[in-house]
Amino acid sequence: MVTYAPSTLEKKWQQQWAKQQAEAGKASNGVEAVGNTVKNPYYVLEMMPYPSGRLHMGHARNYALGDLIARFKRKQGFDVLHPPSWDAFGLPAENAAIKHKVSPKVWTEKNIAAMRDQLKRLAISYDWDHEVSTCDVDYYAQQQKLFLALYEKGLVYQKESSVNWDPVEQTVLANEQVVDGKGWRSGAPVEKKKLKQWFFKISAYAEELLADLDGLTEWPEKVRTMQEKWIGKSTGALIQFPVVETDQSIEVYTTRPDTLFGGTFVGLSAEHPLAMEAAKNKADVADFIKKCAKQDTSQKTLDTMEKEGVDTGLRVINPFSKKEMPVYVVNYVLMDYGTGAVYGCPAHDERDYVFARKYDLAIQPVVSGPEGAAQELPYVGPGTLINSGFLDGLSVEEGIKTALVKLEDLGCGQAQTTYRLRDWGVSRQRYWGCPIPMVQCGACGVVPETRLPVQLPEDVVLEKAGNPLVDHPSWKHVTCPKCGGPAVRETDTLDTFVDSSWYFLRLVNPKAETPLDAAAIKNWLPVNQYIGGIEHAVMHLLYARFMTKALRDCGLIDLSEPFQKLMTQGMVCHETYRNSQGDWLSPEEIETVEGRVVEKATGQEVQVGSAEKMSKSKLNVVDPEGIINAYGADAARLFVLSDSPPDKDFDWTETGIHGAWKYLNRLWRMCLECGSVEVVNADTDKQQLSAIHETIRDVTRHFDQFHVNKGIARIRELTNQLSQNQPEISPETYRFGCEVALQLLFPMVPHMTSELWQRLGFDGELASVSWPVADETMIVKTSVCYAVQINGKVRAKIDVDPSLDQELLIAQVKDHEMVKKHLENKAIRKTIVVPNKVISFVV
RNA sequence: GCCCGCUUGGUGGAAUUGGUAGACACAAGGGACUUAAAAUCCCUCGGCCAUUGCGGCCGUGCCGGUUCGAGUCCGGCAGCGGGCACCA
Repeated sequence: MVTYAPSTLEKKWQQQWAKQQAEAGKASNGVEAVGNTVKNPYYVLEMMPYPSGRLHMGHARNYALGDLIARFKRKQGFDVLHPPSWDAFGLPAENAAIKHKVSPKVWTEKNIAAMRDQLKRLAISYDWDHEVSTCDVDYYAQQQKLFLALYEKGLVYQKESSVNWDPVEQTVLANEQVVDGKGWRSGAPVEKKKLKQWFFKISAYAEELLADLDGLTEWPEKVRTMQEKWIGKSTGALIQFPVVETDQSIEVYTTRPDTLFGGTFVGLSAEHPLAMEAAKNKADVADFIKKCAKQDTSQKTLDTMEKEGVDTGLRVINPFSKKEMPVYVVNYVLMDYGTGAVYGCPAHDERDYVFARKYDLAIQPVVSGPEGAAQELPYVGPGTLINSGFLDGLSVEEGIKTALVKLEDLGCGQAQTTYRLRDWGVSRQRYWGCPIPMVQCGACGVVPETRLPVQLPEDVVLEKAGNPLVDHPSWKHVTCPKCGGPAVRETDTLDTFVDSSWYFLRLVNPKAETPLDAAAIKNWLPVNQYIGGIEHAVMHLLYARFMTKALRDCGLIDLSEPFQKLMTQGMVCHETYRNSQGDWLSPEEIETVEGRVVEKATGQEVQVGSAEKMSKSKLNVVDPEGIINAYGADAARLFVLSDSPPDKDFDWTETGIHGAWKYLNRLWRMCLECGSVEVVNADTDKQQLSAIHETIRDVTRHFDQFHVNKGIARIRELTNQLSQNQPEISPETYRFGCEVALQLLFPMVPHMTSELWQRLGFDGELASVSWPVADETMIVKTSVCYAVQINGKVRAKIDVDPSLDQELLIAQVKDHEMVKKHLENKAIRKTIVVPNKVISFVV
């Protein structure tokens, strides 16, 4: 018999598919090339990857999953669009450019070429003629047009906003480039710097983004919850506190106006106008404000740092208690949120409590928890209001309503709905991104650049500090599109999240002259199945939803939600290795000798760490290349799909891939040797046929629900049964079983199943055979197993005829020896029958 | 710190709506075949006790609750992971 040789076999099929695509204008696996309008569209898309250089197993899993769906849906008769794309702008290219002295463009394009080859070796059935790379001018020129459309619509504006500034490198740092408050390369303490930056008005869509979450029924619940919390709708009150001895007031927003009687101080952001004013007269306030400027801008830092403040000397009047409250400048309130000021109620807020204890401020309890509940401060639970004048005795909820009415009566507060969601800052002071098509003209001010595209210059110096676009000798100097006078280009580029917030619209017709082909979009969108990492649950997915709605309101598309069904997959992990010096070792540098794991080079024992997310720093990355060479793409694909559910993390193990390899070999032999039949047992044959149809039904259902690992387990059960029953079933049934197994495995294992299909004598390709449909009438059950419980404990398992009626069933069960023994001398108080599952006696 | 998840044998994981915990695999151990190894095939495989066979007790991160019955529902706790607005 011919042995299974994946290397030659996979090459043969890949060449054949590539030839078909080239000759007949077909997609990579014998399917018609997709047009802009089709009858039965199905759009499957994986989140666009960053082209880091090499595919790793995490990518392989992502694409194998997408490809499974693409092939499965094609076989079910859909016209499938499955386009590849590259999220090609971004920081890593600039870092690589500095480190290796290559241009970001060359580095990125080389990476894309390498990864494209690897995807082809994995036989991912992409529509390569739809490929898009965000750093191609063809793509970002279209994005510039969209930017202008949003600008015209009033959804783009400029405002001052803080960035992390590295005073040594004279450059803006990303949050990940700030380590312990210092620049990662310079080590200099990071400062906050105010810059005028571009923003998208996502806050205008807060309500719609929130409301439409309800319609996303095919998204994971957890993703919808995370977005809901991120948008953070709250209803509360704006309260004006009059400042003593002035005609000014400080406005704060709170969701708890009911606790206003417990309010004992006001906290101002260091950037609040009144704080700035106070700094003029008080040196300690000025110093404190300076100190606040030296912290990075991340939320995590804000929440976890020591809460500090300085008394401004200002006093405000509490409108309810009429008491004077001190005003502090504090380091935990940001000017960008709300009004840049809060009032502190130490008795009922964790953060205010800590702050009040530290500065010895008054703590006034105003909520009493229910009887028996712990009353330790700060108390944040429900309860009854106390020490609160006209609010006394009310519940927290009633108190909020009553306090609001009173505030409005007093003329010092109003009800207000607010959102946590902030406008999307899209300015980046970096080279490797999409230029923002705006110019600054001395005469006309800010003017949209209509002479598109604004192309990135290639002759830039990246090693120098600062943004190369600012330092470029000529690039930024242009004429004003409006008056023709001298003007200066915007040197900020767009956040790469902008690139990925509309690519799914472009991909349906990436060569269109307008950014968006409305007809093609109408035909294909929404994306039927979107697949990507859970780490994108909020930001990318929210930006994409916003952009879709914004472009709709610009009149460019007729679509409100881009992704119908979302699948979030887990990470790929691998165990880690360290030698006695504590250096990380890669999986290739170690081997197992007599049960001990040792370093190949030295023979010394290696410390094996737990499986962690594959990362370059820990060297626990497995490149699919070696795996494909050793076992073939089919085995690699099968393994990454077979063991864990797609939405969970996945541990890569050497032994695991070996198991997939062994299974493919077994299947190969099974299909090629139909074997001799000794005695055909009609009953067994019938049961086997039933099992085949049951498998078709179950696998189809599992794949539909993305339970790929369960589907594969069912296929393995089928082939296990077939080979076990082979001596007793007819050759026709055996062969039918093998054919079904090949059809079901095709989406994961396309090369080998295609080859075997051909070797079984079929003329056409397996790729063009429809997905099998289970014949329910063939599924027969001859017996059903009941578990018998007595007082909740399983005491026996009994096989019975499924057609047996309940009375006879109970009688038969009671007659069972074990059951008799346990029921002896006991009165049955209750009998519960769960059809086809359990009979429970309570005695 | 805040938000969202996750936790089942030595390992990855199964277990429609609360109804037989451990499907399907991996690893390990034993056996067959072989001069030998690999490959292949067969058997065992949660723990403890009993063992001639039948069986019994415990067990789904920890503590408690609801129920005839809880991996699944509720309350509390711990550990791990993701996100936190300039990594993508």
